[in-house]
Amino acid sequence: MGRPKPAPSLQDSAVLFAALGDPQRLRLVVRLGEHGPLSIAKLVDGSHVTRQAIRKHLQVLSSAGLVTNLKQGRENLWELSPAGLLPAKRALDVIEARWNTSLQRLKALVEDET
Amino acid sequence: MGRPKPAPSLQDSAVLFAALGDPQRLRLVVRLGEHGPLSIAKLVDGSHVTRQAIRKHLQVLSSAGLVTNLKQGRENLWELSPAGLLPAKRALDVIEARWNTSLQRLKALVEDET
DNA sequence: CCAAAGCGCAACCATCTAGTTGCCCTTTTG
DNA sequence: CAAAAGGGCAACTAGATGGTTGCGCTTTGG
Repeated sequence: MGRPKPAPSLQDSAVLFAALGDPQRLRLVVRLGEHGPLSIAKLVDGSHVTRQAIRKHLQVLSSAGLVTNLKQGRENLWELSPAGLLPAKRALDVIEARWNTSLQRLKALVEDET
Repeated sequence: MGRPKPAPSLQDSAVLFAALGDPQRLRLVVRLGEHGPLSIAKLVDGSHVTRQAIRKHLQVLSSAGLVTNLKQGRENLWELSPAGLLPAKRALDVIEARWNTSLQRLKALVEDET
């Protein structure tokens, strides 16, 4: 247990955010979140793009660690990966933490000059 | 007070995430967070790209509502906008909420079959 | 068994985008 | 005042990206 923790670099976070930075993919994430594991076919109707387009988006989401797939016979079910958005949230927290620190420095400065 | 609230659609979130979805921009955000308001010139050294590249990235970040700029004489200072990452965090929360709901449904199902 | 459902792979296309260079304008400063 | 600092605007380029079509493979079901 307690493996060292890869300490997610900004690069990784960028990949994550980039994956979320497309309306189509965002829609896929939402749909998968709401209606559980879905096959590509199911995802296609309800979306006005091709099966291949959907597939590519799923690949991107998969590379970002946001979804996983499970082949079942002729179907390939996709679902949100359990760890999911946590890395993204953590990245935002890290950035925001430094942010707030600097804002406090600024505030302190201002109040100092009163 | 209490303006209706535009209810940020997925589209808006996509723009936000897309803005964060680039390593260079992410670095800019971090630097601005750590070292307060900075001019483009300051941002340029410390980054191995052109002034114009930096400028474009700042435009993107600005369009996403992540940074604001303040012209001061011949300098143009950029800083993280106070509201900042909040919309992004909220978007993640919204998505994750539905996610967890579906995970609970799943869990309930599994436990039901025990 | 064979047609249809469900996908994967590959090639291709148009557009977006990150980055560059060149030019010119304004503000500071020696 | 003239040089230098800081930066905006425009045009351009190479590569990434979202999307498509075509083909062939496996699994399912009547």
